[in-house]
Amino acid sequence: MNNFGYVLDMKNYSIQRESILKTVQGTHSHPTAEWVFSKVKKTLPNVSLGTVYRNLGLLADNGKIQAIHFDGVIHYDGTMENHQHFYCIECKTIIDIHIPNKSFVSEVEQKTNHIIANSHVHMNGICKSCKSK
Amino acid sequence: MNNFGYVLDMKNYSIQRESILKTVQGTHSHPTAEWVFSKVKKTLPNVSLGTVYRNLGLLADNGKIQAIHFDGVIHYDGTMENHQHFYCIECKTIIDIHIPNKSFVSEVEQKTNHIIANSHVHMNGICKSCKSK
DNA sequence: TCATATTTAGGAATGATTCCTATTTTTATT
DNA sequence: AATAAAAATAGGAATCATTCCTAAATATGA
Repeated sequence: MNNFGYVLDMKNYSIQRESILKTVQGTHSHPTAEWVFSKVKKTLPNVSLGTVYRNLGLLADNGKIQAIHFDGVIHYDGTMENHQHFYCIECKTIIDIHIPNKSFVSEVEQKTNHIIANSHVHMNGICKSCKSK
Repeated sequence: MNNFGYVLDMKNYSIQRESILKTVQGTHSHPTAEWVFSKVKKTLPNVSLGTVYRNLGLLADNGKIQAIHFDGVIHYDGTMENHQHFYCIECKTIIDIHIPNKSFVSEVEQKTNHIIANSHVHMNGICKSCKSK
């Protein structure tokens, strides 16, 4: 058993995968594959973009990181705890919102009879600091 | 003034634009540009895909329809009233949820001091009818 | 009808992501 | 430590949704 406890297709350890995981976990900036690629390249200059994409996908599939789609681009998030996102249309920043939306989700489950596996609130607007300018 | 009351770049009437708007407004299936294209082509065989994309974008910018990003693909929604979306991972259907999430939004606004212009809840799970199989 | 502004058709270009394959690395076994 | 099988990688080609470009067509207002 490797030190990640991988399942499914992630059977072997690789330094690339470890670096990609650590890079996503080490930021709150909701990076794209391209950004992760540029970071990982600093310690592993020969890493390929395809490897970054493949591993980000695998890590998300295996519940190690989250994939969030923003305007047609995949962003990754190392925080697995359920939380929401606010996008500032002014400074183009994605801000984490750690406020639960549980009552809404259970209201929907109750009224619709669908099973909700996961949910995500995506908010757009003007952030606190842009507002005060 | 044309019969749509367009603003911004939508200055002139065109039969293509009208057909595209009516097509989106005439379904609850959250269509993609490609789907709208195939529908519009039935009455306007020479319509081009670029025209469909351009008009869907303009109509969304002008508040006539909504653009929703699902897994990196833009879907359009003719219902402008605020509502949420549930995606069934079994039958791959997008289902409208007409339950307001207002209290959550105002809680976030109050606690964070951001201005929330709009918000959207994206839920994934298994729908009622798939559940009962 | 005329002059101007707007829109279109058609196709090329873009950009994020996925796919392909020969080579390299990891792992399990001896 | 040597070896064979399995898994992962590098590098680049392919894909696919979307945007951009331009000459021709259409709509508008006078």
